[in-house]
Amino acid sequence: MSEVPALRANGFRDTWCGQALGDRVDSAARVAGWVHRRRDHGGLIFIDLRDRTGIVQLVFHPDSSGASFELAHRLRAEDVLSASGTVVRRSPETVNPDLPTGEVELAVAEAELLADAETPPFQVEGFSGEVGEDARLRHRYLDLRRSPMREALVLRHRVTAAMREFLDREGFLDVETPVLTRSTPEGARDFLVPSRLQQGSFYALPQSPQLFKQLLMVAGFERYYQIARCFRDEDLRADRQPDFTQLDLEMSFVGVDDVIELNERLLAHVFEQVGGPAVERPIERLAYDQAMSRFGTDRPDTRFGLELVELSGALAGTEFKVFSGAIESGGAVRGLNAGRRELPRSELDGLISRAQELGAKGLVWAFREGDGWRSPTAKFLSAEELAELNRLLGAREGDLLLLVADRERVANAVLGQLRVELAQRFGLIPEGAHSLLWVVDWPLLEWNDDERRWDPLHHPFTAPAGEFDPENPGGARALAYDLVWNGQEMGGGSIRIHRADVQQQLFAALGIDAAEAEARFGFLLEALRYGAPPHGGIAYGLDRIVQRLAGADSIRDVIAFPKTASGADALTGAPAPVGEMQLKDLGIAVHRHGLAGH
RNA sequence: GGGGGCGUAGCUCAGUUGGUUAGAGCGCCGGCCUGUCACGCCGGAGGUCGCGGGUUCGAGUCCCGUCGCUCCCGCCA
Repeated sequence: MSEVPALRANGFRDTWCGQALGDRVDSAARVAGWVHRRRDHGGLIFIDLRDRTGIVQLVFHPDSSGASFELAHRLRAEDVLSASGTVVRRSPETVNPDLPTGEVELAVAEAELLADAETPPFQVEGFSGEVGEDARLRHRYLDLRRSPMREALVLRHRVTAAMREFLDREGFLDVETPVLTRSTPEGARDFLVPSRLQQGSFYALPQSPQLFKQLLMVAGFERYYQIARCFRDEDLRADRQPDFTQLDLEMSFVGVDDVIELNERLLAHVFEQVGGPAVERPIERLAYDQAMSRFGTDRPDTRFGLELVELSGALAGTEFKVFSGAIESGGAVRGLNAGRRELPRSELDGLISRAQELGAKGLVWAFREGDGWRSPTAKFLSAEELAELNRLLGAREGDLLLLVADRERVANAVLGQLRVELAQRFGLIPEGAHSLLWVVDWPLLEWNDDERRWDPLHHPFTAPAGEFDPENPGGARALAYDLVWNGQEMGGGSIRIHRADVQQQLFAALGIDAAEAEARFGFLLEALRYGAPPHGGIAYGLDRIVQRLAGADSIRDVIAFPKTASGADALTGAPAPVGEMQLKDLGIAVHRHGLAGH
């Protein structure tokens, strides 16, 4: 924790426990907090008292502490105490160098028990290993007393404070947008809220404030931001919660470079304020196509090599049906060189399983041996093919080579993911390294084979680069950009469509006909007809940014009250059944086997 | 929806091939202790082995089901 906030003295305390107090030696002080630890020597009792700022040692003497000596004997962990006495400099041999306040202690004259505490279900400042997450979440208010959680939430505050400070200085206005709204279709499932006044109709909780911030641009606010709670009813992950927080911002009269330039300064400021990694400006930009071909993903981690290699050309005439089949059906053979590794057969089999789990039909592994391969696949390939593959992959003796033959998209996705997992496993990521980059030049649309239609890669309000050609939707590029930090997407944004006719063209390309567009987005199309400025912006996953800055494994560790993997709040028990009366008010009928509308 | 891991004392975990009375550390309770700071020493309490069923002479251990937590795939920026 950095600074100790100013404190106005009252009957409970006149200073913080974490204050060094060197300037108050021999004078009176009063502190309040929780009993962190008690060391009862019979004739002398030490209490470590903890508040938000830190710990100070209280000393109770039988002679000078009066009745409070008896009280100190009865104190237990997490009791709440106010104590007054004299600040005393410790003798040199009793100084505790591990404690910021370790040169002094409070010789207690009087103490008052403000609240006693039951024995906590886990040690608040334990030292015997990590506590299970169940227990922590069920008693989150105790978990939050522990320093890692407290520090994480302090960091989170400092991040948002730095964001607000920067954006305020740059002329951004913090405007709130509704939580009860109509769904903005970004692909995810909506959380729905039944309307009592219009029974049978539902609000949706926002997946993002996307449309409202565009309307604010039409309204002439020019620069908007909001630290906005967003909701998506999808399965959880270590980096995904059903409700989460975005830093959302939007600007008018800007192009891609303007938005990126401002955001680079924003990031540099925030990271600098909280002691994050230095941001070198300009931040590297990587084209989407490059990201996919070199790293197999749209969020590459460039802290290490193991780049993917295109091998189809070398295998054009191969006899090996796994390879030739993939190439002939329009797919590709791609590979990576994992370096010189000794892996037992069982682990190679594990790689194959993982590749299959990720969607590949299989995985070819090989070790370069002489001019050829040691591999079950070697016998299917000619000496020329093996030599060429070795050359393309830069294989040296003993190097482990991994190849996937599939549709290009699958081959990329599988090898891209294996690349990351292998780097972690082999320790290829340099300590302290970080990779921050923009992925730019995105395709505007991608073909959805299941639904036989074009889907937006970002969302349907993203502006195309140049004129949109409805005859060639797949060729359109988007004025979009994602910020990727160490292989994780931290934020994404775009320049938006600000012309109603272009927006209508896009809806049409997405298979949304005029009537449906009018029904769902009529308010947006209408707004765009009343003088919409060119505009664009970005949204960051605040939880992810703080997680990364905190070095936490999960965004749950930087959220005060997160949900468990089943979407439950272990503390309050949400979601929970509600009474019949409540449902009746909403016009939701209760049937024996559950709920139904009417 | 699917796959993996885990579930034993308040917490973290051990528990052999299925075998007698289920253990450890921390915490908790009691006693002693005037310089500790992970205080120390002595003693003690504490268990529906997640839950339900099955196999067996016998189940913490094996089988089936189920619930919870977690990681991953699908899904989701």
